[in-house]
Amino acid sequence: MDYKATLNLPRTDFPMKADLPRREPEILRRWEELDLYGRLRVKGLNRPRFLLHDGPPYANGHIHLGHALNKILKDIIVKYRQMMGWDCPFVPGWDCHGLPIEHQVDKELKSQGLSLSLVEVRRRCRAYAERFIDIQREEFKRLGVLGDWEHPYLTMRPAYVAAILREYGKFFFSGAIYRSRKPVHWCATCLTALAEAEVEYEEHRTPSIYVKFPVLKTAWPVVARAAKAALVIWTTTPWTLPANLAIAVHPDYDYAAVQVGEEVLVVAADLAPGLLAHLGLKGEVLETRRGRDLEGLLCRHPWLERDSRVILAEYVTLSAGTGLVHIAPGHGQEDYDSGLRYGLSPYSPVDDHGRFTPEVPEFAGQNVWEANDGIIALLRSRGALLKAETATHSYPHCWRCKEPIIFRATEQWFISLDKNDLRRQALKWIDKVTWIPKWGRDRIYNMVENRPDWCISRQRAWGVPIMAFHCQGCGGAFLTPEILERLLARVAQEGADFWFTEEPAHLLPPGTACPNCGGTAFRKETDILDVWFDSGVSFAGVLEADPELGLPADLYLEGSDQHRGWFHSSLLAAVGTRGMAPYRAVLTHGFVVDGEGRKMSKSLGNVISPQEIIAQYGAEILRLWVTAEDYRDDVRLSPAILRQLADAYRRFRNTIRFMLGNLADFDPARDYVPPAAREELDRLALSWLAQITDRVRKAYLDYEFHLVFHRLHQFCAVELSAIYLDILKDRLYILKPDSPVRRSAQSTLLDLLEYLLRLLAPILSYTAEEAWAQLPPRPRPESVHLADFPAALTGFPDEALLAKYDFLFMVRGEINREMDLAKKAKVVAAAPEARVLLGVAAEAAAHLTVLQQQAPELKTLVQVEHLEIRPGPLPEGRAGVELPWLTVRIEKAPGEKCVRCWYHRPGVGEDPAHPQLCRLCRQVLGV
RNA sequence: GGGCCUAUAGCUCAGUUCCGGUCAGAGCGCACGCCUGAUAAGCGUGAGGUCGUUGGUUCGAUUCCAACUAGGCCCA
Repeated sequence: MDYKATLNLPRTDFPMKADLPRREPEILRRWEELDLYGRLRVKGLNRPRFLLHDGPPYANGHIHLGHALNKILKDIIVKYRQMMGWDCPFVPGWDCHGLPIEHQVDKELKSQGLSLSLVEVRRRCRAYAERFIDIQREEFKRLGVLGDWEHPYLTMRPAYVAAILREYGKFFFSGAIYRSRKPVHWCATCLTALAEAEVEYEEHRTPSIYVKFPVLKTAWPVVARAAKAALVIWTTTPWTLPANLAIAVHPDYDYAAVQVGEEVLVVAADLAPGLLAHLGLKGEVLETRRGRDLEGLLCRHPWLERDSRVILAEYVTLSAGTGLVHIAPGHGQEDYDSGLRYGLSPYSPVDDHGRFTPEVPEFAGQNVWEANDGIIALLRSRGALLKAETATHSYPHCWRCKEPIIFRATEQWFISLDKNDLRRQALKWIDKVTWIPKWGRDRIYNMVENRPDWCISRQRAWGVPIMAFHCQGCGGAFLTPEILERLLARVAQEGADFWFTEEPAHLLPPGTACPNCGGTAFRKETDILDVWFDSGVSFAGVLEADPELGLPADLYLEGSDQHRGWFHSSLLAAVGTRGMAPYRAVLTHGFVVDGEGRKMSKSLGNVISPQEIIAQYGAEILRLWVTAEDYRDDVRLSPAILRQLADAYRRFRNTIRFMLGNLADFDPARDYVPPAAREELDRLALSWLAQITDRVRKAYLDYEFHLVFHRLHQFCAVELSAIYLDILKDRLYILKPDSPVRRSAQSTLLDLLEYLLRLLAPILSYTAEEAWAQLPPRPRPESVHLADFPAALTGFPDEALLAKYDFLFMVRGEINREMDLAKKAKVVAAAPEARVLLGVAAEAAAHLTVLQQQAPELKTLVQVEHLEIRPGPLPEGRAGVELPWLTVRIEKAPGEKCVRCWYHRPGVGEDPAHPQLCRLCRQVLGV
């Protein structure tokens, strides 16, 4: 007879093979049909709000793993907070303006030989952004990220643009905005400023000259005493010499005064010998001095009626030149920074076409490149030239016309960090914000403390125009609240395109006069705003604008690069306009790197895309990855790590599947046994469940998701699969279906599942949902995401029970060790066929009593029918490893094996009708 | 070059955090077995680490300090 059919084996429709790439989209559809996000909003009414404000990704390209990491982390937080009782609206957004898109559009237009109007370019940029917003939206949704995807915020929407300009106006009217010159990359052919990304470096031949700056005044005696003394600089851009305002030395390098004929020349001491030889000079070092002691030394410009002062700069190197650097603050970034430090103006007497202005009478009107020769000749005639040669080196060129570019100071707009105390207030607010991890505080603090004023202007087309007017009469820029509001009324309706086409007379109210000089002729500002200003005011454009949201946000969550980016601009903008930080807490994650910890790059060929992972493994594996790794550091991903995660996923899935399978005949309404009335082992499992629930809740709240993963994974693998579920099989399979003891087990399985699925839902959102639908029917929300997070069951954990079993599991460990040897020696094939003999040494008499009392529990734990405990060591037994007072021996159990339950239990062979069954099995079958 | 960060078994992580001395752990993977009534599953046992390197403080450091190396982010 086939007794196997009489067992209660697991049955379930929950498949072992997940087939996630196919199944996930189905679940996604179910959520949409259910309007899960809308249902959550209803559920959240009257709950305390937890606001995670989405930082807008740039609407360009497909999403990469960094996006996936970021959005999944946000999704986990939104989901667990919602399940824990908060109301968590999540409004995703996109950053739409800016150079990368404009650059792409420019490239397309260029390849088509098109030259379009600004408004037409902007229209194409808008279409480009929209295209990628749609692409990214689908990709984010596919990750399982829940949010208001139908109503995201876009920084290019008219209402948002109006919000940007309103915040700009607040700065403007507070007097924090000023205009000043700052060097930018400039193409004199295309007549445009270039961003760093539009600059290509190519080999270029330039002059290379050594120039003397005569010393006027110094406290260095050997130099002061000399009849003639000069500092020697080296430059490859002679044309910047008319704008020279200083000479930089390194504070820690030594500089030598070298007697050369009648003259004393100053150069870096380490370079002196080589330089003299190169210049064809003979000389003798008189004395050396530290660079820092030269600060303030005064020189004369080689031909202009102007002084040039020695300043200190850390960026001076000895790798080329003389160790003394010619500084033209209007023609170089470092020069400019030094200029700011020393109060030098960014002087730049060069016009848009790259020609000298009349400020340089000798070369006025000449193109700077052509003027190089004249300048060299002038230096020679002045006796200031030590040597002129040519050099080839890497030099920036325009991406568009391929001509060499120049660095030139142009008028820019700035937000002052010190006007209105912005810097100090921002620093104060940094200390009121919770930074996770806490070193984030130091990082942003140092940046804000040391950063220069915020340059908010860009000479581009795709962005929010800086709305201001320039008086043709006095040249002053002006804007009034009335004028701005008038403009904003239009912007909010139609966007800002009109600014680019309409004349000032149409934009200004009739009769407008310059508040400064009364002039009535105006010019529009043509610059646009830095995109960091766009996203930096999202607290106004999104949080304040939506009554469902609000300011401040509870959390901003982005990669650690955003200490410089969005966290930074948002802080300055909010402190500057609201006098507060826009966030209560800021959480940062690291970057995605490969299995060796190296950054992913096309050149290294180690890039993995989320799309290929989703296609091969499913989004669930990506979510598991985000959870398993400690995101505070860099996050590694490699094919091997993915395989490991897939293994971990299978463990979760099979554990769930097994439990579901054993609930096939379970009707909660009819069969559920209250926890207190259950078998002891079931109550032990509930104690474990209570512990894990507690720990997992805490790990979620502490944002330590990797602990959530590890604890739940271990719980499934060890406490459930290896111990509880394994032991439970006998009870579940062998007994009568409606045996109270079996119902006790099933009730526990249901509890375990309902808890486990909810604890997993923020992470394995798809799988938890799939399994939730397979649970035995009982009143519960239609989606696991609509359920509340479980709290520990009352009465659990049972500490006494846990302590009792701690000891029993140690004994079980010793038995298992011996059982393994017994199986290998073919004494038994499986535990139910074994008889376990335990000997307890005389000195451990207390253990003997306990063991004898708890022998039934121990039998259950090691799944044997025959267990004997004897005083004194067993002569043929083996001593325990961890319990040396214990000796263990495994023998073949007496009697025959029952073919149904596989135990050597009494009664086999008694009944001629069922000679292969034990008494228990015959009882169960009623024969 | 500067600011901030990271470095524990093959992999992912605990832990030693503010008081340095049962803190060298877990899971996975791997190896060797068992089972075939979770079966492209399940169970048992076992082998793996001088806690990045080098110094210093200390009776004693993986844990404190410094330097270095490697890697990451942001600047320059």
